[in-house]
Amino acid sequence: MRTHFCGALNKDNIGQVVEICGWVNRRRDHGGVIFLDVRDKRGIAQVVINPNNTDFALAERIRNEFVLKVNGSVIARGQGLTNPKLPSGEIEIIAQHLQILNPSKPVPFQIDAADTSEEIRLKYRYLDLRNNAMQKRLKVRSKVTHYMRAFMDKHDFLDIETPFLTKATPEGARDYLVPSRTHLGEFFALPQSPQLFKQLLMMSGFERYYQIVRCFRDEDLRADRQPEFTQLDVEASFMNEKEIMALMEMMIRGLFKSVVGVDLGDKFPTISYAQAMEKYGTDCPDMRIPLEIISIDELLTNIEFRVFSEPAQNPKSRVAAIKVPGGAHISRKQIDNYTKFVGIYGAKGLAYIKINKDGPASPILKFLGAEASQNIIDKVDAKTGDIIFFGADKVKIVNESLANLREKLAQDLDLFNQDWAPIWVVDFPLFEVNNNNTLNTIHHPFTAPRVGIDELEKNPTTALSHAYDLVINGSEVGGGSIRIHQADMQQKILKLLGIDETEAQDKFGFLLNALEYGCPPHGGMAFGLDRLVMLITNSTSIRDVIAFPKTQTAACLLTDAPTQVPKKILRELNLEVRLPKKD
RNA sequence: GGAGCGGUAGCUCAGUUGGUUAGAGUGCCUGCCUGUCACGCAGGAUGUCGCGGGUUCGAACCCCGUCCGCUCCGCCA
Repeated sequence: MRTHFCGALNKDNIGQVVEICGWVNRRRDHGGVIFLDVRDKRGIAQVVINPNNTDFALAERIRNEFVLKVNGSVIARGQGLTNPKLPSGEIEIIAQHLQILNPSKPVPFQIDAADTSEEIRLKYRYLDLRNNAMQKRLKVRSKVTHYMRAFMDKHDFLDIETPFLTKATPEGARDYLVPSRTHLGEFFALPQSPQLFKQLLMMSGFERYYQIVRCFRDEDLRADRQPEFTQLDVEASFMNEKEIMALMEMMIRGLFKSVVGVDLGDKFPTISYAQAMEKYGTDCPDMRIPLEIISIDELLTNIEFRVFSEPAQNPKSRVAAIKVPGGAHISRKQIDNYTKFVGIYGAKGLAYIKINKDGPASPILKFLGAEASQNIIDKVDAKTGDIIFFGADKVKIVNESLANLREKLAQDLDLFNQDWAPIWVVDFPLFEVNNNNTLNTIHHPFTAPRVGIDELEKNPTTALSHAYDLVINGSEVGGGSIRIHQADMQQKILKLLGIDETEAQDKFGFLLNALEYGCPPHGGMAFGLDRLVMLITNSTSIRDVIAFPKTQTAACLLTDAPTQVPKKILRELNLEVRLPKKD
């Protein structure tokens, strides 16, 4: 149907007779001569229709987004007529023959407009996807998945599909449910991840498995969270933590090099979970930011100022500081904004000390006293022109507010000192303690502890796990662990989680049974494909790297899903819809 | 469940202290135009001011409720 792509035409094609197909990006009708910018997946070329053309009358009817086939010869543009903004700007096509393959109604928004609201873009997603930025991002996504498949295949991993219609899991995120017609009153769940299936594949002896697979979690959405998202899911037998991490690191490094030409360096640094929480207040620190959180509890246990001394004395609380070099110029108004900002995370205030030329200045100086103030300034090594921010509260509140403040300060003051900063986070605790004193796994219930059963029994809360996360620029792009491969250990973990033997058999019986038939040591990792592509394409929203995403209320503006279904279909499933009463 | 921001022409937005006929740019339509590339010039058409109530002589504007979009908290093993 065509001989060339619009966007691929250049000086080399001068003199050739070509046939192109595409959409009218813009028309410029001069009455005598008509210019059409014709767009295909490769780009744009200018088509010229002269008044003596037999199809001139046809050309006058052409509007934006009409689909055309154009026959013509490629000529060099005259002097002063070139367009440096277009890769094809040195040439144009003198049309000989025009064909309208399909007209178009006036489109609701200009395809190349950058300011169309997201609501309109999502409603007409098929038009929005014609936009060059969206085309580019989805091309990157395709390149990423292609690289992953090639890498995994090269390293002897088998692509094996796992079920979408599967068993509801008691823990973790809310499941999406699918009613069963053949088992009335019973439901499938869509997988939150293929975790147990990939472990079973290890027990089946495949040794190396991967899958680029959709996962489903019925939780509230965020700028980087969709209810259905894609993972590169990986599992291997007879590989230890170090070996898996090294292989996955090789893949990520090669992927960045191959897809965007970025060199991530030879060896990613590693930080322990405890260190990450101490220095950055989060388990996914953005290492591009040269700011650290510094604990100052021990300087403040004996002062009068109870806002600081009480949390300093309480082991469940923390007093910590962030020093911002050169930050003393931050205005009172801006500090008020930051105070409001940390309030989101539960902080009751945001104390600060500015180091001015004439000495420290702060509303809390008189409460701290000269000695404590100086101790703090010495400890964080503050110089004239710096500002120190403080957090003093429960550990969780201090960590979350200062971690987020650190990132906000970096954005506002442009403190990033490198483009890419990958880091492995390791030595995660196995459990976290809930408010009601029950235990929750930090990774998932199948993660192997670093201790034996007896030690685990004695001190479950201090046990570390064989889990590891890969964080790039503060974004958790992947995580994994060595799994439990002994039935008794698996049973012990479930028990510690408050799942008794009956329930364990009911929910995980198939896994517990399988573990008893010669399960190899195994482990793996999963990467969030969407977040990885977000990073690589520098996108601020996960919706920008998904062709047909959901809105914040988990709806599709294009198809209008979800919708009610006919009563007849519900009857077949023996389901009845009861909406909450409204008063 | 909660906090914040937004919803006015096809699109992007303005709209003063509540005041009589709701605007701009762009797109669309018509006419003119042979070198533009966000073409230009002239003219024209286009409104459920998200929706429902209330206050008022009078509401795009104030109040209450509700829906939708975005960001965040909770939630996301």
